[in-house]
Amino acid sequence: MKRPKEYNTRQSADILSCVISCQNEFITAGQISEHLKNLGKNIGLTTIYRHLDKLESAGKVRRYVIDGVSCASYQYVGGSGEKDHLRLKCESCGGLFNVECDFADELERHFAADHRFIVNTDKIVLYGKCERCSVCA
Amino acid sequence: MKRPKEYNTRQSADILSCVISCQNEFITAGQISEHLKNLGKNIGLTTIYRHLDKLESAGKVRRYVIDGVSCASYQYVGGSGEKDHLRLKCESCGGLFNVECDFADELERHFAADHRFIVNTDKIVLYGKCERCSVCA
DNA sequence: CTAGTTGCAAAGAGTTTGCATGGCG
DNA sequence: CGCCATGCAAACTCTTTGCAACTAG
Repeated sequence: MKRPKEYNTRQSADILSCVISCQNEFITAGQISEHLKNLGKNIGLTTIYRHLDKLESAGKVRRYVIDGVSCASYQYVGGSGEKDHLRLKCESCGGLFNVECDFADELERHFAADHRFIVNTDKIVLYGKCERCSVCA
Repeated sequence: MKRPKEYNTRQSADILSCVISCQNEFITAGQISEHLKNLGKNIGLTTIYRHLDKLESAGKVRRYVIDGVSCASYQYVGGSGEKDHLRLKCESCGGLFNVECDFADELERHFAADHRFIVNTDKIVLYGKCERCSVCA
């Protein structure tokens, strides 16, 4: 139950600032690698994956497996107390949108009351068609 | 736009009856392979994937990418007109439950009205904690 | 016969692990 | 210095593709 102390390294700082700068975006390990490469900072993919795991355990980052995206997407959500977002994924254009919405609370209540299931609203991803795509369809 | 005619083969029949027999269950390509192997019917994984693709295009099967399951899950949903189900995935026990619920309609209305997003209710998967796990927690 | 089907082998894509080296504290 | 961190290469898992042999109609 004891956790090993962690060192502050160039890599851990770079990775953290990268995910923070992409807040409200979804980013993959590979994209982080490229972002950093563009800044002249080459960090091994292995290291990125390992730090994302740690950040996820620490609750600073969330990991999503999204249909239609071949690899895992990560999102920085700050340390805590972040306002819940719902994620909407457009199946036509591939866009991924965050919406803040009180409906999440309603949804949570419904499933708790009627289905005895405690929904983790942090992880909700809904699929469908965004405004632009439904107009052009 | 023309579709090639399809042959009826032993494999296509076996795969279809396998997914039908697992109705209301989620099953992976590998599991189908094992099920069939237990029946003395060895079918190449490649073939299974190809038929699942066809069945999905035909609307007979749905494909889900579920967090915590390393590979795609499939579910038979019949030809058409199936009642929508919501899927609830328990993050504690790993259980995956189908619930029939009118809340899906409400959800669809809300996002259409307030967010101009047409939710595909067929694909909803909610994560959280099932009754048993929240009691024992 | 002809065109769709099968399944092995191999390629791919994303992620994880092993291990020797590097660097924080 | 001890121990964690790093990153390359290799292993792994799931899925797709290439291709020659096969078979339903």
